[in-house]
Amino acid sequence: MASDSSKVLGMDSTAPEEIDSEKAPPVAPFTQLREPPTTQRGARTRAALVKAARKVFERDGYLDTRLTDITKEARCAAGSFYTYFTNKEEVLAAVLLEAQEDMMHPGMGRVQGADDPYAVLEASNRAYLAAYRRNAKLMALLEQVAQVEPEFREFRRRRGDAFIRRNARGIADLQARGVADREVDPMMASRALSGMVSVMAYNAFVLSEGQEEEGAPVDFEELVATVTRLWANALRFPGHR
Amino acid sequence: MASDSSKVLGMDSTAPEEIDSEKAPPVAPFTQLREPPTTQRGARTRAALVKAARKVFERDGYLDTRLTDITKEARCAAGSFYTYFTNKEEVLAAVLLEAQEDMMHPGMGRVQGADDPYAVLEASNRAYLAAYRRNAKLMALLEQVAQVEPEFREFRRRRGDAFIRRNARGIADLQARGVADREVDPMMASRALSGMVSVMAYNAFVLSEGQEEEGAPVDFEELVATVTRLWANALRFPGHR
Amino acid sequence: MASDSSKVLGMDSTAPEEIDSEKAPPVAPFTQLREPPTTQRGARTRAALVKAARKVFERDGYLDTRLTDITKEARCAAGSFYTYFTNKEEVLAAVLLEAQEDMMHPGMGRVQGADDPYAVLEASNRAYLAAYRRNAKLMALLEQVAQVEPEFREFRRRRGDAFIRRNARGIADLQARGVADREVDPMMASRALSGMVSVMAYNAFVLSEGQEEEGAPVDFEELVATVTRLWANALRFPGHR
Amino acid sequence: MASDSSKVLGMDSTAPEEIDSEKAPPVAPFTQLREPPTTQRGARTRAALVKAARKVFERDGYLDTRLTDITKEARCAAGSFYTYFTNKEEVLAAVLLEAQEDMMHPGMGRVQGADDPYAVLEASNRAYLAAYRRNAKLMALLEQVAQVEPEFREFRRRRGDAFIRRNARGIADLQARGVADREVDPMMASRALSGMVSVMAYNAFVLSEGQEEEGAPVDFEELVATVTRLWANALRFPGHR
DNA sequence: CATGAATGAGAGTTCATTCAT
DNA sequence: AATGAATGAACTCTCATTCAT
Repeated sequence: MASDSSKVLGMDSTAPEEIDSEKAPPVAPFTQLREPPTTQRGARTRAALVKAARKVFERDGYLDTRLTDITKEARCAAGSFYTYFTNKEEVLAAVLLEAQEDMMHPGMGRVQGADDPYAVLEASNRAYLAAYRRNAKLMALLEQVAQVEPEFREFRRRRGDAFIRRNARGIADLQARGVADREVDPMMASRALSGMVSVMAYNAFVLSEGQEEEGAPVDFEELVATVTRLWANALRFPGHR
Repeated sequence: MASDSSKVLGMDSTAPEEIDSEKAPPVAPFTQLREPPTTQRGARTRAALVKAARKVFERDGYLDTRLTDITKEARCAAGSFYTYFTNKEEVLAAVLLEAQEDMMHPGMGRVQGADDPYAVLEASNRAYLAAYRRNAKLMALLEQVAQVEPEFREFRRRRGDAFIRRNARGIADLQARGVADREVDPMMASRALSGMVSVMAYNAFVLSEGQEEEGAPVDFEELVATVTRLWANALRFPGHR
Repeated sequence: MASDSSKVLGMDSTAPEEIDSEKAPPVAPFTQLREPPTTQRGARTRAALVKAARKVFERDGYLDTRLTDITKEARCAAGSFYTYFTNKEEVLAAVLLEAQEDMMHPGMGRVQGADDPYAVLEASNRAYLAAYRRNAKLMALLEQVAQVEPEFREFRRRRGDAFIRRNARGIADLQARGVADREVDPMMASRALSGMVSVMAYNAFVLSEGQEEEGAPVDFEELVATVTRLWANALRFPGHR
Repeated sequence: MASDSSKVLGMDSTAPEEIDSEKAPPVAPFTQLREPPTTQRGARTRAALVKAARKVFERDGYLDTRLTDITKEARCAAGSFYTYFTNKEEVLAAVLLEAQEDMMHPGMGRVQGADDPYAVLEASNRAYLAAYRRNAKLMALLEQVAQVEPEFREFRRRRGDAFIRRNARGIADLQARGVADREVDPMMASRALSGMVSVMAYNAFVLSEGQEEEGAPVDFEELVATVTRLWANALRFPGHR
């Protein structure tokens, strides 16, 4: 069965095609992209801008970032920004789009059949949490911007929804195999449990960041063990003491 | 046992004294409040400003609110604002402080002893979710501002922590009574499960707001039943079903 | 009978009520004016801005005028501009509105009955040309802005139309009295002859300005005599010479 | 006798040599032209730019036209513009120069001797108005740019002056032949009457453009008849009615 | 010659904060 | 205490012009 996901926190390891399985068309800043540069030089500048944008966004936050901070970081003129993007939203969309692959966890995908459900669940959670930790700054950024720009709230929602649906299918499978509590609605349970894992990830990797000295330096393996155990319990996996 | 809580979403039904039981000193905008007005007229103006601020914040969001929007709504001059507050943060602190009482759920508090744990849990969740729903706009505001102003991120964290600790004590009690799985760490479990409920509340009452026509019009009782069931399962309450 | 007018050059000596007799509603920048200042200080600042705007517009032209040129001239901060106007168009509208009275020629109005038509015509032309000369810089400004901003093109058109209609009535009267050629359509003739006078005025007072040393320093009385003579001839006033 | 002309509106049917008969040297953008392209390819590009410029200028107006709009329309790179022109003014000069021939009316020229003055005048006016109508968009452009660029104001003035002088000669001829009122100064009368016709043309073909549905769809023949009649009357042509 | 990305000065606009009345 | 006009720093975006390829 698959990993958890997040309606709230959105960024995850779902395979791209699943995300695209959404019916609704993608939102503005992701589609209204300007034409890609034709020359090599152009491609280099654009790449420099996206890279600089990610760095500055992650460092200063979306709102405190001035367009000139980005161009300064990319060592190009203020006006050059507008050759590739129309505004701050659009660079951010480019940053997120570019980071998508990196946000996918290796493989996992669909594990079926005779596999030990508990082991699969644990591996899935570990992969999700590892990916979250790797991209923690970007996740923090996405959370911030989702509070401020409707387009990105929508973006986050879609990613989360894809995850939730995937996990819901996994839960339904397990119910069919008699491994999971048939009393719970798969979709509702998926919402709750996927959300649980993403909140834990957010707290551990975003909020506790730089707070390690303050006591409990979140232990990664303990985190994996806890969420897996609770998830399994919540679905009433049998026989695991 | 007590209600759940939220590290992420913070606003909850914990009694005030528990929040204040934090060791760390309270944060700036909540303490550096100006002296309360001496005259009656002053008290009236200040109250009008706080009321107006809440209305405008909830309607337009923290960031899109200009100070003059607030004074206009309060029907007073722009300059008057500075008689009572030094900036936007400070009015917001006042708004939140004033709303605190209203955010508490009626009673519930500590249910002890021979009570049916499942029933207590359910009642607690219902109370929490009802309070969240009542103050959904304010919760949305707090989430937004926590992404933007460190002082309010801290405020949210404290409220969440108090909840989590309280729920952790409840879990430990249940473990002692043999009602809950002793394998899980009470604190970790509380973080996860409290977070789970708050995410569900956020999704249902903030994000889905105005989306009812789009299909799943979150059923309140179903929500209560689901989170309670998952929570009980996760802690392996015995014998139910 | 009344003076000439101009479809092209618009600004004229028509009495206000005649202009308002237009059916169509007045155009944007003239109506969407911000609320007038309540305090005396505000009134002073606004007046200073309008005065400064007129000066700078007349000196530098509409297009080359920067908002800061106006505020500098008015000795106030850049931001103060926006307390009273939303943009350059709006100050210009204020300037024109304020100048309207000044643009009216003393009286003249409807001269009726037994008066010598030629004398009336001449007095009327003299008054029109004098008013034009007095406000030459403003007329130049209006011509410029009419080429650039549709709202002011419309403004110019309305003023011109009012004049043309008035003169057309005068021509019709003269035809009825047997003083004017009945072959011409009063409206068409008014368009042509009113236009003729306004072009002469524009050439003499706007284009030839500062060119006096270059030879023909337009003689005012000669101008009056010429247009009056041509106008009278064109309508075939009887018996004169 | 010759056609009318326009001091204000300048573009007309005067023969080129008459324009050049001005004493003053021609103005900047018309002389400082870059060397013509040597290669065929260069000639093609230059021609494409001039053609594109005319199209875009007429469509968007001089001020709203960006250099890149022109190069885009000409399907060439932004930089190529500077191979042939130094700035916007210079392309416009090229556009106008290229259009000159097209602006001439077929023939007419000098009609002398025993011809019926009224018929000649009418034919001349018809030719002028037809040429104006054919090139209305360009005339509108010239009016606009004359308000904004001194060089083109001068250009317009010269064209108008040539016309006025030519018509003044015609009037003097008629006075000598006893056909026209000797009281009027030929030059002044020419200014007034030439201006009259050009204003009518401007109103009919530029300002009323696209306004036909709004009522009076300027009838071309009526226009010709009116201005001819008024012109003839103004000069007191004998015998006709 | 052609290309099209890079440049950067400059304009408009917003709004928190101050302060004279 | 209340008022509301005044302030000016800060930021975004445009586009003519240059220049390396």
